Amino acid sequence: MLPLELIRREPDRVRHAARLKGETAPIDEILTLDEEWRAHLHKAETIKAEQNTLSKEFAKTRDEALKERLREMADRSKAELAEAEAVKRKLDDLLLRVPNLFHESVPVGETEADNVVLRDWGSKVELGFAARTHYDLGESLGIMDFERAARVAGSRFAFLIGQGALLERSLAQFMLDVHTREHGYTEVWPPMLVNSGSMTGTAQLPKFAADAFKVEGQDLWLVPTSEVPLTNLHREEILDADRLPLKYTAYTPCFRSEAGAAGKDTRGFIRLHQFSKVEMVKVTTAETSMEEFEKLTADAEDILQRLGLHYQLMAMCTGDMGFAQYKKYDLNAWCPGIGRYLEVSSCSVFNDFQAMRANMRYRPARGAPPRFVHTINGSGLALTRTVDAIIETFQRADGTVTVPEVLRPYMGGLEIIGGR
RNA sequence: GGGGAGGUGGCUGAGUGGUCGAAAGCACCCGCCUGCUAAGCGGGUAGGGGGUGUAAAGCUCCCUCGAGGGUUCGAAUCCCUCCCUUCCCGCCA
Repeated sequence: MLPLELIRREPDRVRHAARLKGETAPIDEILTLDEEWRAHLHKAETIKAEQNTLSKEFAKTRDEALKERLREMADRSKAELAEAEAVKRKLDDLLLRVPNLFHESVPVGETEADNVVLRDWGSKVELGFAARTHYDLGESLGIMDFERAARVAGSRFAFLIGQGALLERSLAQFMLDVHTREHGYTEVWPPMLVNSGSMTGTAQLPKFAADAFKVEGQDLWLVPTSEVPLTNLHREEILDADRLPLKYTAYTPCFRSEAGAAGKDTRGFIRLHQFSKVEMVKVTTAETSMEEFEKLTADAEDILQRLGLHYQLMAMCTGDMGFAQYKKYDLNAWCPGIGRYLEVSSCSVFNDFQAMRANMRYRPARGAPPRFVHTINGSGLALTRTVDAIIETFQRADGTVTVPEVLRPYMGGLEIIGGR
């Protein structure tokens, strides 16, 4: 969230940023409630201060008239405080609904069409025959099954079977190995259900509850991304500066209701209620966050390059960026079968937006007051869609698929999926 | 799931109604002392918020001893609910 102080001082700046992001921000209500809150609080504290002084006096004098007066003061200060707290609760809820600002380098725009290609690595593969889709190939190879998944779970679920499941697992292991051994991340096995506090910390709540799955009757949510447990790992902590930046990576399933995506991407292994992802999260300082964000993006790109997949690095425009992000890049991998680029990674820097929500701070130096950390995350990569890109890019005329060399050691030396 | 114990500052840990945001120790920081180090001596070191300062500093007040509520003029301390930790039993991948 944004500091209340900033909204007080520069409401127009916040309004403007929200507008360009295509979001709404209840700034006027916030300003009104802010004044109300402080008025009540001030009154409550004034009474309380006098009360505290007189109470000490009573301890000595045991004067009954004073006791009566104190009793009455206690009632008044409590009532005032309750009033202040009620207003503050409303205020806090609204604050959680104010979108983040954005970095000056973010292109201003409204839709996907206004995003900017920053890098274009490799080129569209020349197959020399008509490209088939991953779901067509997957089904005929017997490594993907959507029909049975629909029966077992419902639409937007899938089975990976045999070498398909092996491919997914090998990809996960390959990515984790690269990130931990070469990029300096610490592997984490996080909780895959989290509470509302964590969901609020990373800004899935309160605005986007409809996008996630909640466990019935309990304060537990299925993680929509391991960004949630990883970023919240140090929630409510004051970290030592010399520990930063923290770099975590995790391989987890992700669960999303896809509530707003009815009718979109219904075919194939693209938009599922459950997919898996290797995630990277960094916790750092204001001074280094933009640089660490670029590096994290490069870590994701490295995976695509090693796999030999053509991709584009897109700078998201203000309107396509999202509520919480300060700056965001997407990595889109080319899929010749479906004939379009699929988002296989999304890397974002949040500044202190998440840190304020999660109350995550660090101490710059001994004795210095704590400051909010900056958080960064990105997929490195989304496994399901990477599977798609691999199948479509490395398909062969006979419907089998060449395994990228870097994955072969993880697949028992397998060179061709569906080969014999 | 049943029963017991417990949650206090960076850590250990005292504190059962006011003199307690909190003893003592450790750790850390700043001085002094010492040829250096260690020891010793003195001082300092929680977080959040309001008011007042252009801002920082400062001054001042309020809140916080797992969370929330209650009793009381007054709560770390008494009562209730919840959460978490831990031990024993049961169950279990």
